[in-house]
Amino acid sequence: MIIQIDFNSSEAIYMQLRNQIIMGIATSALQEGDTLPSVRQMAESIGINMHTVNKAYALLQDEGFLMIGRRGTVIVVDDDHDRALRTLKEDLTIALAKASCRSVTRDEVHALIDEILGDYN
Amino acid sequence: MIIQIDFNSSEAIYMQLRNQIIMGIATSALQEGDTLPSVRQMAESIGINMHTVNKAYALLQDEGFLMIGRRGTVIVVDDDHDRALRTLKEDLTIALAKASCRSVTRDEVHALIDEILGDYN
DNA sequence: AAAGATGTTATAGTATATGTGTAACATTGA
DNA sequence: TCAATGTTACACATATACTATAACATCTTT
Repeated sequence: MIIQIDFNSSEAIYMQLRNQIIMGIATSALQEGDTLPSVRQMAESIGINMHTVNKAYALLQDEGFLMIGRRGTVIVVDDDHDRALRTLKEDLTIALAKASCRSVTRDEVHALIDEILGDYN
Repeated sequence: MIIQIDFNSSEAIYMQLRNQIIMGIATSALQEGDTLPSVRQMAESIGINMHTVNKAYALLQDEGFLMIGRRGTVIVVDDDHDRALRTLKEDLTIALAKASCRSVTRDEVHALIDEILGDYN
């Protein structure tokens, strides 16, 4: 799993790391049961502080994407389907409002969804 | 246009204000040509500082939802369709990755899209 | 002409968020 | 025993968010 951090980005480092791990799971680069490097190893390999990695891991655990134990940090995706749908709806609300203001059609959104989802699995 | 700010939220006040104005446009509570209260009036009416309102207005202008002039702040939605689609794709990427990890199906996403879009226009 | 409202800019202060550095602890595995 | 693990605790620096006050030029209204 290759992590690439943009230190000039306004996006927080721990968020960039979180997002890339989520993308890794979505694209099957990371699979259920796979282990992530320890916080110290990951921090070393990408040149950031241990605590920053810890923050990303803790967030991913809260969000239900992995389990942190002393035997390692393992990808375990939570299967709470209702939670997934609720989270998705929250994430989509403003994004779709912006698009709707600008006359993006229902069909265009559906096409874009299919295009993006095609990159996953 | 009634604005409701949650001061206990972790979301920045200027972002809550921005989002509610976008939602107002999406639901036609605000229409093209409508004017928003001046930064001082808006700040007064919701009990926050002038600069916080100014930040939200400036952001909305950058994003192409209104025009700020000395005659007032007017709703003018930018019609750059490509920009709208590019922004939407960026907004959807991580949200859909999270959903995809959790086995949310293509059809479920489409249904959710239709449900949300139904509240707009 | 005078007064008031507008957006804008400047300065300053406080609080929170982010990232780093160092250290220590208990637990686990080699 | 030794090394690596997650975790916690400080401390420090910087950036962001919000507030407060003031001033400015421009415009509208009186």
